[in-house]
Amino acid sequence: MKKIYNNSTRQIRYKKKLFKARENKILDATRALLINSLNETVTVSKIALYSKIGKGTIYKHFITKNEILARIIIDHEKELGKKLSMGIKRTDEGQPHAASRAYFEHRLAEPEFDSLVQKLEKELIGIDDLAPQFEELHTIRKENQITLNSIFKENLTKSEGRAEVCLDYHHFACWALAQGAIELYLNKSHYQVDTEHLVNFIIKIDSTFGISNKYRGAS
Amino acid sequence: MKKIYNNSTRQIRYKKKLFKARENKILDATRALLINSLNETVTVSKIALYSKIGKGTIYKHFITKNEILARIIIDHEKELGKKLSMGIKRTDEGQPHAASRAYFEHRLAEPEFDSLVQKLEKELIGIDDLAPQFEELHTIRKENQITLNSIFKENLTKSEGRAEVCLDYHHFACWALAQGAIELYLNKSHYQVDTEHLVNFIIKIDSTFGISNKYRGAS
Amino acid sequence: MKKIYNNSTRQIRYKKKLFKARENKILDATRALLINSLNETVTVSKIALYSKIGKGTIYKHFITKNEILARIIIDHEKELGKKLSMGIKRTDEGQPHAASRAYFEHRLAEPEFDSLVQKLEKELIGIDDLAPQFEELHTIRKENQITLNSIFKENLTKSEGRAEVCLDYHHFACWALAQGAIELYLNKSHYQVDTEHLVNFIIKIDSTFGISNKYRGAS
Amino acid sequence: MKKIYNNSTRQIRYKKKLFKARENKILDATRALLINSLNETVTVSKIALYSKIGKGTIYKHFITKNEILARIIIDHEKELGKKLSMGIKRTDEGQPHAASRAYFEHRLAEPEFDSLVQKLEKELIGIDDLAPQFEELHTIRKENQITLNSIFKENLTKSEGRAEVCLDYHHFACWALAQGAIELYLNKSHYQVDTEHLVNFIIKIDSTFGISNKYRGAS
DNA sequence: TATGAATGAGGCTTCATTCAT
DNA sequence: AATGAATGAAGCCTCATTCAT
Repeated sequence: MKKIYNNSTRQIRYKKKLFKARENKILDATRALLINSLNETVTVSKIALYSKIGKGTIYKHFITKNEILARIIIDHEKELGKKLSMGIKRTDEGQPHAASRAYFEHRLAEPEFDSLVQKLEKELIGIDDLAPQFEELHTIRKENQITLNSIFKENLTKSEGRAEVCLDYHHFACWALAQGAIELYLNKSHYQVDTEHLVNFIIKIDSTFGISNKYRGAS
Repeated sequence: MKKIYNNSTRQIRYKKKLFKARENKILDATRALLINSLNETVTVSKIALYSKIGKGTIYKHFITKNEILARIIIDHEKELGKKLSMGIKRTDEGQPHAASRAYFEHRLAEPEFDSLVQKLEKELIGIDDLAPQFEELHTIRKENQITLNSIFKENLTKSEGRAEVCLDYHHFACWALAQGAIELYLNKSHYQVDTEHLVNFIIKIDSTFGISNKYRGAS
Repeated sequence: MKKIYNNSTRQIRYKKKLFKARENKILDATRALLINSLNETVTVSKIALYSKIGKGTIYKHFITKNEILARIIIDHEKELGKKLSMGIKRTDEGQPHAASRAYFEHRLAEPEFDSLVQKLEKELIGIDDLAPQFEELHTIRKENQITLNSIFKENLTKSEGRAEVCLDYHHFACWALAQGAIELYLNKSHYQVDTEHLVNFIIKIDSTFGISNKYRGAS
Repeated sequence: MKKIYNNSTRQIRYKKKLFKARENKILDATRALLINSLNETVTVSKIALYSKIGKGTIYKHFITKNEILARIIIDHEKELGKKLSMGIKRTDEGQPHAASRAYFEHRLAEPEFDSLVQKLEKELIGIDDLAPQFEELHTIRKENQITLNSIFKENLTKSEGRAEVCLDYHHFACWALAQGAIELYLNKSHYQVDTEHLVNFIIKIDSTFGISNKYRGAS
């Protein structure tokens, strides 16, 4: 009896594994297509073709094409969360700006992809069926925001108490810089620059952000 | 005889005027639709309906729907150029940060629209038929960049010479902040904030941008 | 000026005519396909192919495939209305059962088609977007019912007053007979019979329907 | 050894029983779904879900979805046969119209379902793979027809011999009434009537059907 | 043997563009 | 010159059936 039990549970586990693997295959294919076919539309057929998974199967995993895209957005935000946590750990271990670096590194690692994700979000917003997904996204984002703020708070208290500067604004400005840096990185119409250099520049700006006395009056 | 000649030129001028007016009608309708139908697609039919111009006629003005969109992007950038020039004039007349303010005010005046334009640009990039339009766009953008840099240069020389900081980076950072501010303004998932306040905050950051000693080491 | 006016109105009329003609083409093609492809599904593509009208054009005339089908149902009921009116005229002119004959002849003229229309109605009922169409259908049907009842009423008053028999029931029974006759006509599983003969049989039954004393107790 | 043999036969019987039970489960689920999802399509997946039997297993019982449906049609007709036989028994025991009542009661017991079955038959007719099923259906139907006719024959001979009226026509008319009554019962577009009352009315009409002198000339 | 995930043909619909009036 | 009806390619999604576990 035990054997049979083992057998069936093993089978179920195996199937679940396969299922999950296929789901990832779909997501990976979609991500790849999104990046590589900047002008062409990413169709479900193409995803099926590229992931070597039947078109119908895709709809076993995702009710809607948009759900795939929403999932990609969410996963990107989740990934950020993980990296922030790891960054905080490293911060506690002595690396001062590890956490905020993690933020920028996550978003700037693949600027094209981050940009794409933003475009997707703009496109999908307002689609009724995606309301729960967006709720999830926003929940995760708020958590990440809180995490980020916790870093700044610590930085601030370490420096000579300037609590009067709204905390959120720092996070916002931080986000704004990343946002801009990405666009910048991608924008083909600017003079060609050493983007790596620029990115470092911006990361450093941010690292010291909110500390300069210059901004005190602004808040 | 002369009268007739006059008549025909007058007529030609009149027709040109009408033609130009219709073109603007189309562009205005498209812009209005883009802003008001954030989730729905903006189709040529809708543009025709909204602008009260026949669909066929639209194709007398623009060979392609994408050409309309490209035109909107270009116009937005051209408008920026005009405002920058006016800003510089005011700067010369004594208002110190008028030019860079003009930059931000242009982009943040209608954040939704600016954001939309960016999305459009991402979508249209890589479409072969639009190559000349993109070239035009990039030309204008470079001019605007030069204009902006000229402001910073002046600011810098007024301050105690820190020429070692790459000029372009300042423009980039400036752009980045605007970019981020727009996204921020639009993003519904952040804690509700007094956006006007925030925007002012960012504009002020930028106004003093590139002057702080903090960034010297970054470049 | 008059010429131009004439020209444009003529043009508009001509276009409307063409438009209407195409609409009929679509409906005719659909009807033909419905009858001739009893097992296969009637797809929009097939309608387009058969009517030699572009698939897209069809959607200029009907918002939905279902709308085409609904229209066919409604047209069938409308046609009945016309024939009933003509029948009543003939009744008034001396042909006693002309009206009720019209009813049966309409429905039994093309039993396959009548049957098909009934199947369609069953399929389409409950589809939300078709609510107005069904309302229209029901309105027409009620009018037809009233028309039919008016005939019976006359018949009844002419005979020795048996007002106690619910009028509607007569119409119902009449309809029931037609309904059954059609099914019968079509049903391939019955012994082969001289259907024309049968149809006449049923029409005659109905003609005398509601007059026999036999049914008095039934009501 | 015998015991083992017994065991295995018992097992086989048990398995056959289970198999049969599953088959019924499938059919019952399908019937239930057909009735309850008037507008939505009844898919094999839904049948599997509702019957709590794996989709694959269903295809162990029926080669085709259509086969399930055909089976439902046939079963409905078989059931009618049983009820007719019982009716005849009761007729012989003194209840004069028991048999023809049985006919109507069978079909009007669940008008929705009877109507559905008819729609199904229309849809499935002409599908090649279902030829044997339809043959079976027609065989059963003929038997039922003969049964019904036997009743009428008896009635007729009891009355003053009107053999000249084609027997089949009576059966047909009877069927026609049932058919019509069902449609009537279901049709939402008629004035609201006391349907129970109406059904009784029709049953009574039929009970006396074929006896009235009125119809003699019709044949 | 029972299962249910995978499959892909085929359905409906949209929309940029053309063309006859 | 202006119009808008016609067009059909292309997209998303459903569902009967197969097949590996």
